[in-house]
Amino acid sequence: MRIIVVVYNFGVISMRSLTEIEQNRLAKLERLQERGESPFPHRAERTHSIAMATQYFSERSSDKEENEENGLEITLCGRLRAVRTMGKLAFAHIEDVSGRIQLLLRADAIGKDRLKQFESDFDLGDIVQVTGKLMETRTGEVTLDLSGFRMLAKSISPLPAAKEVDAEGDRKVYSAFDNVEARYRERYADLAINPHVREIFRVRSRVVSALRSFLDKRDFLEVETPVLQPIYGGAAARPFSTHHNQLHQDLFLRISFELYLKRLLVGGFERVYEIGRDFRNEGVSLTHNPEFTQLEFYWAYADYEDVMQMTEQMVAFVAKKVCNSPLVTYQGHQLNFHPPWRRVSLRDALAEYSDIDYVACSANQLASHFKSRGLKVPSDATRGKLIEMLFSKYVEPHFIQPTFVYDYPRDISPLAKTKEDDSDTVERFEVFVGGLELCNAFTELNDPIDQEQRFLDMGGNYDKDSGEAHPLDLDYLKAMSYGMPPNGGFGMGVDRLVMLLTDQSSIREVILFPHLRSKE
RNA sequence: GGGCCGCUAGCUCAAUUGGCAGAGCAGGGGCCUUUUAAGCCCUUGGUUACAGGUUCGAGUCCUGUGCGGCUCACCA
Repeated sequence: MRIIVVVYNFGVISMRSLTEIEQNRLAKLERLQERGESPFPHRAERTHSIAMATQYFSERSSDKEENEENGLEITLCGRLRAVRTMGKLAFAHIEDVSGRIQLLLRADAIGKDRLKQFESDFDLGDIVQVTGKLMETRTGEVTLDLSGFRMLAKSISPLPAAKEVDAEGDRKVYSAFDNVEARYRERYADLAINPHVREIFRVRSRVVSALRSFLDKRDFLEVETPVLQPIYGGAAARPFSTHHNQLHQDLFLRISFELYLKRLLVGGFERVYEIGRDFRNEGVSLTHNPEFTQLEFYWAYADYEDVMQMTEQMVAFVAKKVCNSPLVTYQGHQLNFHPPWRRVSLRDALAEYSDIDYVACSANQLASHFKSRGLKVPSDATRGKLIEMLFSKYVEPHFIQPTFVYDYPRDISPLAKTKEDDSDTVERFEVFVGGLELCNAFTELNDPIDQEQRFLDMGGNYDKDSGEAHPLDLDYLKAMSYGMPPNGGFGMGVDRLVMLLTDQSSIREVILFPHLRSKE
């Protein structure tokens, strides 16, 4: 590699170091121009997608001769993925979004010079337009016998070279582009050459659309609430902060939608949902990305039992819609989303897997359980926090099949309503699948007096914990003071649902452009 | 943030105990009318992530930095 200045038509387009391959390709680009062929024409023509073309061919007369004699000329577009030159003929493959097809270039059809131009000036990765008639080769592969071709977009940088071939359903890949960092940094290249990566994002799109159709059918109204918020809330997480210059106002990127969506219940909407992005300024892991997609819905006159039922129906609906079955393979396990799902109280779950019955334990006794198990006791954790930590350590990993865990300690659930007969416990559930926490939901607290007290209690904890006061959302309390219908609320990590339905163990594999540390 | 592991050609990977930095694909030049990882002949391509150190000699050993992966912590 060396630093050179490339002069292209009107001026300098690049001063970065170009590889030898890139320099070669720029030379090819110039040869195209010298012949009057634009390397980047304004418009393309296309009569069929590749999938339509092959389908059309196979549905026509089975008489091969007839087919080839009377076949229509069709024009396809796509990326050049393979070239095999053989003297006076050449084979190639192009790929579009619908599939790939073989091309045949014959000197006696297009001319010796034209074939030579193809061989010398067209590269893997070029976007091309090709015209010809469909035929079958000796081996029975549907092939476009070209009468013409043209460049649509010259590829200057070589795509990471993955050689691949479809052989009887087996897709063999040679020199796969599978360096994880490189794939994320150049996701466009990853998508361009790894069809299984494209498929993940097709599934992701179908998941979101299935969620919408499920909720829309049940009269939920899709809404959009502020991403930039003067006060953040609805979850316990550190926010990203930003600033509005003209208003001289500090703002936060939302960490949840909850408080705004419930304001809408005060406003008279009875069923609302939002699918959007949350931002949490915290650790990155296999299951955490700083920005992630969340579904939240709020349902007036329902409680957490109703929400549990709807949750299992909704997720099973999505699985069936997207994977054609409520049975899904995830990391070697067969998950069954068919309702009803197992339900177990947090108390019973913890007793089952750790032999600790927390109802009988004070915070101090819980702390001694920590010590006897060799765990560090956080200095200022509440009793509820200790219970939750024991749960995530001893219980969570056991829940492979979708499982509702219900009834949580009050002091870690400031927005949930307590049980009628137990003021230390709230009507809350979480869903665990494949070892992941997928959903969090509760019978929502709608008593503004109780809510204010909870905020104040939490504020105290946050003061001790981080030195930062937890924001008290007075406007939210005001909204609730007008009268909020009793309701059930629900939140789900959409990225995690996509992980489950695409058998991915890393959240980054289901996010198109996952967050990466900046390079240099 | 801590621990462990990794970083070699455009891509995927080798390189014995510290002893000439290599292969396949991609690229370039040829031959080739049914190939499909086409084949055959020839061939270009390297600041071994970066900066130091030890050594006659470092891809290899040591220190630091960057980035990544895994993991722990954090994350109601």
